Amino acid sequence: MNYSKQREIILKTLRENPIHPTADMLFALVRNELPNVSLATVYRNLNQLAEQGIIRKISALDDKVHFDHNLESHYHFICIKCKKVYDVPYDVAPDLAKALREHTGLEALAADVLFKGICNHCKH
Amino acid sequence: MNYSKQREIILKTLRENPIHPTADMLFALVRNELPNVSLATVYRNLNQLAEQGIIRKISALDDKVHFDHNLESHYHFICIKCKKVYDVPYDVAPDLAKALREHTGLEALAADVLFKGICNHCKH
DNA sequence: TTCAATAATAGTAATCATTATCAATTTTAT
DNA sequence: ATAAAATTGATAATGATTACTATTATTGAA
Repeated sequence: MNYSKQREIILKTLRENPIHPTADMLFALVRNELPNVSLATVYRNLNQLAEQGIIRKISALDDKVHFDHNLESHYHFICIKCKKVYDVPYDVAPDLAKALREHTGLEALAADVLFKGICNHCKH
Repeated sequence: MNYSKQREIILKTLRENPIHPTADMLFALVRNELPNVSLATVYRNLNQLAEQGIIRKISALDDKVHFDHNLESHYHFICIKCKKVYDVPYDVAPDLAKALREHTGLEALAADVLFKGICNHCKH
């Protein structure tokens, strides 16, 4: 993977906007700094960064893929009204892989938890 | 929701094929019984049945949406090699909504868990 | 530094799952 | 039996993502 200014800025932008953005949200943000950047470049680099384990892809929130700069183990809560994605600490459901192994014998490489509900902000 | 033969057969086919099929997998299966059924009809009915709570939609397995006839609380394991989806019993991670509430104050309407790994069948 | 090989980019076309549209058919309640 | 409402099949449209391609940038060696 060679250096590219586009990739650097895409990664920086994701880290500065820890709102679990989608590719097109990042595209809009990155365009402020790189007006000629291409949407394809944003997708290409996000996928590369995720493959290298530098960022994480989150699926199943809604229909789009979101991206997460936070590599620590944690889960997510999506508000079904405002669609905002909140981090949920790992302690809410620790050792899921171990529980899976003990119950089923299956070995998990990853365990994702997704909560859906209405956030406190949207409740009023 | 009026009766329709198509919907009846789509539901029956899903129940007889508890392999968490996608819409196009079901389309292929249903065509054996209803050669003129339309793919749009399959999508329309699966969405209606899911809205009524008669079946469940599963996202985030891969890029397609899968359907599940099993309404009991349970989770899923997808094999990253063969893409088969296995059921994981609820006991592996019970009371997640309660844990979420106690840790964060958020109220979850749903809690999905998805494990990824290599199934025992693909390990050899 | 120069230069050829390799990788990345912008722009855009293509893909693929899903949804929308609509005229024709089926269901349902009277 | 029949009119209103729901459903269907066929297909067009949509929207997110990926593929393609000519051009530009990066890299490592001479």
